[in-house]
Amino acid sequence: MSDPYERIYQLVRQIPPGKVTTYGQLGAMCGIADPRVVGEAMNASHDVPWQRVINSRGEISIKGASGAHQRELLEAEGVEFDEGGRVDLVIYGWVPDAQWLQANGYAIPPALVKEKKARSYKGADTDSQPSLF
DNA sequence: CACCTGACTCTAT
DNA sequence: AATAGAGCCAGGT
Repeated sequence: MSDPYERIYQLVRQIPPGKVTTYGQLGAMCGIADPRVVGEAMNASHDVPWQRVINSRGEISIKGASGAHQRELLEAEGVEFDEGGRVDLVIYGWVPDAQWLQANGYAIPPALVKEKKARSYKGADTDSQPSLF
């Protein structure tokens, strides 16, 4: 699998319904430094659950109608948005299986949890976040 | 080949 | 909380 995009797609397919991850984390696991590239990969694909990829603040990054569509798809999977249109990554953030990642040649994200407190969720207890490792 | 654009993210105001 | 700037890199023009 030399095509970098294909590596991203393979990873995105691992995200279960009702869960989300971020461009940055996806890139980190694939060894792609620029999250923008991941965004572009999503933009180019039509056969992966692209709706489960959002930005590090838990918001949908797509502007326009497609963004609204993405939210609908996620809500249909049970993902909830707050008043600010944000998803609580602590609750809905996908925690990839470390063994699977390693077995498939992906890097282990140094801090999955960093996205967690990334941007405040009122009431979120940052001391009891699930750790990836 | 040069330049622009962006489904990004951090840090610093 | 909102805004700005830098870093980032593949694609399109």
